[in-house]
Amino acid sequence: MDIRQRLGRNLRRLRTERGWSQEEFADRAGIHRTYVSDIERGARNPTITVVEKLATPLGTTVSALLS
Amino acid sequence: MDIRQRLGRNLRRLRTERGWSQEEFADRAGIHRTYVSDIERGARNPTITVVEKLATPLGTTVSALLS
DNA sequence: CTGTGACTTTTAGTCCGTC
DNA sequence: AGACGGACTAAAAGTCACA
Repeated sequence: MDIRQRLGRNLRRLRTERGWSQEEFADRAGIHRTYVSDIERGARNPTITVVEKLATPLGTTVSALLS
Repeated sequence: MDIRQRLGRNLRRLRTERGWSQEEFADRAGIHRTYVSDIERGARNPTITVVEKLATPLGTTVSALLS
């Protein structure tokens, strides 16, 4: 499966597990809410620094998000 | 340590372990020679699809490169 | 063989909305 | 609550000449 889709699925799963909306999570991660939506749908190709920003508020690792 | 520097160090280590020059590796990865140089020095912030291109010829994973 | 500055094209990433 | 579009700015992708 495409790495962007793997990231999207992992992100959505971990975010919803925490009961956060996309907007609430975006604020915690310091990125824009529409960008979170795009990433979860596998429609974007983020940089490694963005993936790190996603991992931090989730308390997970970059590797876990991309696996 | 910065994720870009971790990627750079891991990439350089794995590449040299295989006895490849930057140029030879770049050809295998389908990436430009100077771009590989930049990544190894932590001077770039690549996207996840680029990291995937790096991992493939090394026979390793994106996670390993970013860890 | 590798580093680096300069460069153009492409896309990452933001912000405004509407459905 | 989230999908999605348009327009925009910042930065990545990708290449080259030369040290």
